[in-house]
Amino acid sequence: MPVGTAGTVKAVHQHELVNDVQAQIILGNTYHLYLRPGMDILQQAGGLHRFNGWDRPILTDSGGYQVYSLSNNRKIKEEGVTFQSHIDGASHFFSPENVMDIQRIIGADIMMAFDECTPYPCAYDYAKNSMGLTHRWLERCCNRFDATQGLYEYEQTLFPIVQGSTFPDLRQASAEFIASMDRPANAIGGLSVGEPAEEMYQMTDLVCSILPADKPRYLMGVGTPVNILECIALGIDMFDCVMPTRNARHGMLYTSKGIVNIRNAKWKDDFSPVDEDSPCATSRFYTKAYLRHLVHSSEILGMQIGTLQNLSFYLWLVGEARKHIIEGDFLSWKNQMVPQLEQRL
RNA sequence: GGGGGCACGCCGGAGCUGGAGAGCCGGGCCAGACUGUAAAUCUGGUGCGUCAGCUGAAUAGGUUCGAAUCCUAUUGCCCUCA
Repeated sequence: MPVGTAGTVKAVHQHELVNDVQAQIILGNTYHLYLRPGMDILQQAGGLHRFNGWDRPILTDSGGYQVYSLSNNRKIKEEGVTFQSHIDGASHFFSPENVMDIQRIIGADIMMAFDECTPYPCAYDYAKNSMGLTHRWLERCCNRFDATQGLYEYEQTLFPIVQGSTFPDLRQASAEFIASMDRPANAIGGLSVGEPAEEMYQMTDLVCSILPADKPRYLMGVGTPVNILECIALGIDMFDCVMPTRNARHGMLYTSKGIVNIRNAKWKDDFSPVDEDSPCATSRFYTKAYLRHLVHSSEILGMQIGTLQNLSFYLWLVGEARKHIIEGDFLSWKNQMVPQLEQRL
């Protein structure tokens, strides 16, 4: 579906909706499960539980993204991937099997398959071979997962991951293979790695047309507020991304009126709230001028306030998306929101 | 009062046995980037200009083909002795 044009909102409508948008901090990294239509499906499947009194699920990634992001420090083989630590040079071996074991130990409600996230651009042959490897690793992940049990008093869920770079035939083949594994939910990886947004949307659209509509679809690594709304329209139920937190630390704030670079001189004497419409009391309390001062002073509090702003905004945004899905006017709402969200303030 | 040292651009530092520089390093400042997090990170810019150039190393002289650099005086600051 072309960006910003009307279309049908796909499978998300078919899901019943859960109450709370979920976010959980795991091992120092923040994972955000923004939109949860469909999470009830997970609960029905026995995949979502309370963990040690926490009322939010834990999601752990497998290290597949590090195969991509730490490409200078690793070697890929059929058996698995050897990483060299940037801290002490020690080597660490990740395999589909030990990654399942690790995620069992952590106790994540949602465990991710071990895959290779291909870079962009990517040669066709490389993407094809890599996809084959990811599929073989997936079978090994499933075998290990199915042969083991959770270490705690609840079940865990394994999400397989579609790859295939930006090649439609590979994406189709991968989506079909992933769907055939018949897991409670499915993930789409290998996108938002530098390709144009339009290409990301095309691949998402294609894959969503193949992954079953009655199971949550999780688009890994996406994205900007606009990306999220566009991909919800394509049928995505779950997202995670570093953008709200990393960009907050770097002074970029997302608000319902647009994007603010709080470092900019224009906010020096602006004593209006960081985001007067924010559901987050912190963002309504502190002023732009003060937040800018904190950031310029390298006060860690500036990063904290920015992070609260962005996370609360993202959660608000998907909460609104869910409301409008329920009310049946998601697309018109989305098309009205997108220009605002893109605006630089 | 004696002795010693220092002085440039928003700030600090270095360069100073003569071969300039609108230069170097760091900071600040002004912008930009960031998409399944190694990274509170990275990148660019930061005298004036009508884009030809112009001004410029505390101030004023001197030596020299040539001075940020050497000499003299002045001003200001720092250290030290009394």
